Amino acid sequence: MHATVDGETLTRSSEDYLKAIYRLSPEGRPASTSDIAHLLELSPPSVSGMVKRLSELGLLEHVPYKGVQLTGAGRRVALRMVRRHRLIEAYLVQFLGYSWDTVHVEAERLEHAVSDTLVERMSAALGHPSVDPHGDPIPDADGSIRELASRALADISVGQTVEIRRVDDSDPERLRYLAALGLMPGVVVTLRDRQPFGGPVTVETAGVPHVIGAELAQVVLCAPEEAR
Amino acid sequence: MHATVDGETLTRSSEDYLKAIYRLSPEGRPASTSDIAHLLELSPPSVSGMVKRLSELGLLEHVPYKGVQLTGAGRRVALRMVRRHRLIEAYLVQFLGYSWDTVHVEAERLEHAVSDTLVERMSAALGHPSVDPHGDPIPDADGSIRELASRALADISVGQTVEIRRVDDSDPERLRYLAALGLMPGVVVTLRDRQPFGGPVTVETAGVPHVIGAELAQVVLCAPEEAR
DNA sequence: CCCAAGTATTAGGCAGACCTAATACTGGAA
DNA sequence: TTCCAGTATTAGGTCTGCCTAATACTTGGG
Repeated sequence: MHATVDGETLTRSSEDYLKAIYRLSPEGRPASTSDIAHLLELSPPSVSGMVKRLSELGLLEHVPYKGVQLTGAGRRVALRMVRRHRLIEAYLVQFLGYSWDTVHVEAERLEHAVSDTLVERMSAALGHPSVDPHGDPIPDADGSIRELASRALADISVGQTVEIRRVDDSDPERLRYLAALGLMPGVVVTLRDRQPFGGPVTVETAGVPHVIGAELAQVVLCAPEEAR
Repeated sequence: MHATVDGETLTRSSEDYLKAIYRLSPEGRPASTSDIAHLLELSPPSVSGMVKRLSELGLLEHVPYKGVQLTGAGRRVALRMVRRHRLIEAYLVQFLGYSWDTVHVEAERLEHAVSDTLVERMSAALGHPSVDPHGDPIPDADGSIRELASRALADISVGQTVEIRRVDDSDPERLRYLAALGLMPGVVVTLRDRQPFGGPVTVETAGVPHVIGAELAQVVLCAPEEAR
């Protein structure tokens, strides 16, 4: 079922808005109407309208012409959706042969349809994982989430050996490319070279060197091998 | 994704209507507005309205004041939904610990959200089953469905031994009761006694006799052990 | 053969969720 | 400080999908 507020069922759309606003306000800073519109591929007036409805439901606070912030209740719903999304992704990859570049689209629809029971059973079948296939942390059922500290591959010193922890999942094409190179969470890489002025970096994994552009190196997040 | 007609996506509601009409017209006999309304728990005018839209899409034929029949396209959509529903049920029971009385509700929402790809992967994971946990046949991906011949437990002769093939899944309470008695598809039972005038029947399974009412015996369908 | 009961449809409304066009605000540059 | 560019909101419209109330069929019994 959908999330509820005072026993009222939220629509798929509402859930998507709350998730989008959560994504756009990492530190609780207000999100702008047009950013939301852009992310959800809707017109700004549509967003204004929905924002009004959602703030009447107490899910967010809206200061006209200023921006939108989630309330506690709104953030709970958003985190619930994030949890669902990431667990579904993990489940589909683990048990149904999905690749990490195709799983996002499927999860995007399923997250609105699964029950809490199903989500928890998938979590149990996976052994209650803490991250999804892209390394994104999965919030607890109670809504707590732990972002793990990491640095972009682009910022690692030459010679250092690190473990890939997380990869931006917004572009399937990019994910496919990274998978082909074997650059995915859990893989240990050593930085062999970095060209100046935003030039390419050379990383070595399993003895094989790969040269990747600076832009790509920016979305591959790493941490020292030991920390977990 | 949802079923499409000429590239147009059908809504969840449309899919539910088509499935309901399929259920209500076993031999292609027209279904009445009020039967549809009753099954979907909607008002008759709502049904009239939707019927109009769906017949404009070429999914069904409507003779006002007479009834509604699926077209070929409409039946294809309906069978696709039935396939999804039953495969989802089978998957959830097999892999995620669902019981056959709780699985229906979950499948009812998921059937609108899963992609064809996911359905086929679930089918493959199950070894392409031909029936769901209640013994209902699963249509092929191409839309062909084979109803297996069976007789109600209420109509078996005393002394005969048969295999349970299928159980009506519309009442979770009843399913739970039958499961408690061990009366489920695949189980072999021998009819020991039947009281006249719609009285109870006594069946024996694994050496244990159970007395069940005539109404219940009517929805438990059986076939000779060998046929499959 | 006509009428009442039952069933179906039309009329008219409402909420959600979207759109485009028009208007209102805000903040920075001249 | 005024104006303009950009951003946000309001106005007004559409479509889906539901509702209730009113009207129109159909049909079996008298």
